[in-house]
Amino acid sequence: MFNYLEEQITARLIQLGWSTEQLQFSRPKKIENGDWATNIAMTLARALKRSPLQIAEELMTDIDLDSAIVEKFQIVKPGFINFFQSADYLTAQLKHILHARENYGKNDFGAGKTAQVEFVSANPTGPLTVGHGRQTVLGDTLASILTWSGYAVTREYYFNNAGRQMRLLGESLKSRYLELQGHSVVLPDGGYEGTYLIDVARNLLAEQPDLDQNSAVDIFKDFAEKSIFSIIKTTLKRIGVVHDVFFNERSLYETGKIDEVLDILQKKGLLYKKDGATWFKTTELGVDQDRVLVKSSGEPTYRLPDIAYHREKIVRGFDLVVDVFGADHIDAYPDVLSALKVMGLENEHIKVVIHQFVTLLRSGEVVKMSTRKANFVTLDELIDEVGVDVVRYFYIMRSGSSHLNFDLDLAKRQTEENPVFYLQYAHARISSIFRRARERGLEPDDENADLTLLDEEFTVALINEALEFPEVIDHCRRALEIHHLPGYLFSLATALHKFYTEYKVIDLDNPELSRARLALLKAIQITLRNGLDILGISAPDQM
RNA sequence: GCGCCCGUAGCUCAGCUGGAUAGAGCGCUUGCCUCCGGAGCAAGAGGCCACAGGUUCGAAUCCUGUCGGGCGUACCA
Repeated sequence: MFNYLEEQITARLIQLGWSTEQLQFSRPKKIENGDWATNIAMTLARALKRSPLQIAEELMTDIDLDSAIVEKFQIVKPGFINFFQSADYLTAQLKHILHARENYGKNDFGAGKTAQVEFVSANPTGPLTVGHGRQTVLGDTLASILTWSGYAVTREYYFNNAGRQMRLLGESLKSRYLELQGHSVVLPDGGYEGTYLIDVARNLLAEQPDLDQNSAVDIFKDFAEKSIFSIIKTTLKRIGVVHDVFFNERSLYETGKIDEVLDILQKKGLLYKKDGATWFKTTELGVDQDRVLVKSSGEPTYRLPDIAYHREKIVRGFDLVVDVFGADHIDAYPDVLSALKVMGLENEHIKVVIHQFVTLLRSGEVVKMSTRKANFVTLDELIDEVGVDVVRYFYIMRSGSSHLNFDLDLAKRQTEENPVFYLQYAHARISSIFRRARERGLEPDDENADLTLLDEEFTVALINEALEFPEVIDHCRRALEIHHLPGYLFSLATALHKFYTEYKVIDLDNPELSRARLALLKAIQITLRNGLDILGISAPDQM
């Protein structure tokens, strides 16, 4: 309907010689204001120097709208033009849902295009924490939205298994290992204190009992990396996340990509040496201070491989690149993007999604988390407590740009009244009605149901709610924000529950109406299930 | 100091590119199960949308400033 109105009104505007630039439609909040509305008469008022009402009148005279789609329109006080959809349109759309089934809500915006979503990207120094969880679910769901928008999506995990932190990890493991052998040792300064390393050390001791004080740190480092990565991957799998590519930073060195970046920047005259380090003249790119790319020790800072990695993303030819970062990366990505730009690379298709941190509350108090200090709560522990469905929903129900208060006690205690169960209950309730209908000999028959019978108030409201699903998907894709989807599903469930309390679906005295309502419920269930599917939350038939 | 995010009901938060009487959940008060699952529905109380200016037909939304809170501002990642 939206597309149709846009076409028709645009044509009429052109006919009158008026600008189409500001044409937009919205769904009015109040049902008495119709199904779609435009404010074009008001936005044109200034340029045309006429009153909005006059403009609306002239615009809408002699316009010929298809009565199969638009039942009527109204011109209202300040200058809105409100459109009311026809009953035929409603039933046609309902049929569309029933036919589209598991594809309902998909669109072809990204058809033939590729997208890459980089998320999690935690280095293998410890198990994923509650903090990582937000990014994990955010990135995965975003990737699903892109898939539903037609893109061929690559989920990617970028990691670094070299450098100071990893060496520290190796040393920490070595201490734990020697400790198990009965030596009294102290953890290295700033080392990893987490008890998970004791388990890792135990495994290493079982596999290689002959290591000692003189064994190379690398042996421990490699074992730690392997073990911890296995822990991380198990957690990811558990929460329903599968990455297509694990990109090792080291490969950028091995293939000479790091040096290539340095060469290019050198030729552009953007590098200089100071105090034995190589500096990047970011001040010339509008940043307040220059940044170090290669430390005086010869080791690069994280910025250099980041630039090289993003250069690779461009070279690999993705049409859309989405980086999901925590707020602590806020300062790094402008440097990366501007570096790409000075290297002559197009970076408009790289979108950075920054999410704010998760504040973990335990007994009403803020828990400060640090992987090194080991006073963190792991994602696994959280899943143990409340389950995958609740965890996933909790992480994406809020906008990524606002801080998320994760109240552990509440999450554990409140499972009974959690919004997740509200959604799942709506789905299960429909399944239950289907079971009941079959018991009574009413076999759902979408094809032959007379959908024109569905004209009561709350029924129409429910159908309209379901019709918004594709718009919500589109909105999520445009904004790269997914919290609209759980919010939408919640109101869809509300409309369903309201419908349920208002009307009886199974009525053996009125099989025609029953069949129509069963078809409607089928469409609602399809919509709910598709939405939950995107969120990675199960849609149970009974609870 | 500078950069980014946030400030909306008692609490946690929605409010899409400016639109019509600012919404939801939780909590509180009160109704609704002889009937398809009450993990539900309905009603009520509760708001100077942090503050002050500006832009315009119209601002919670855009701009400027102020005040609060968070995260950065490393030769850590």
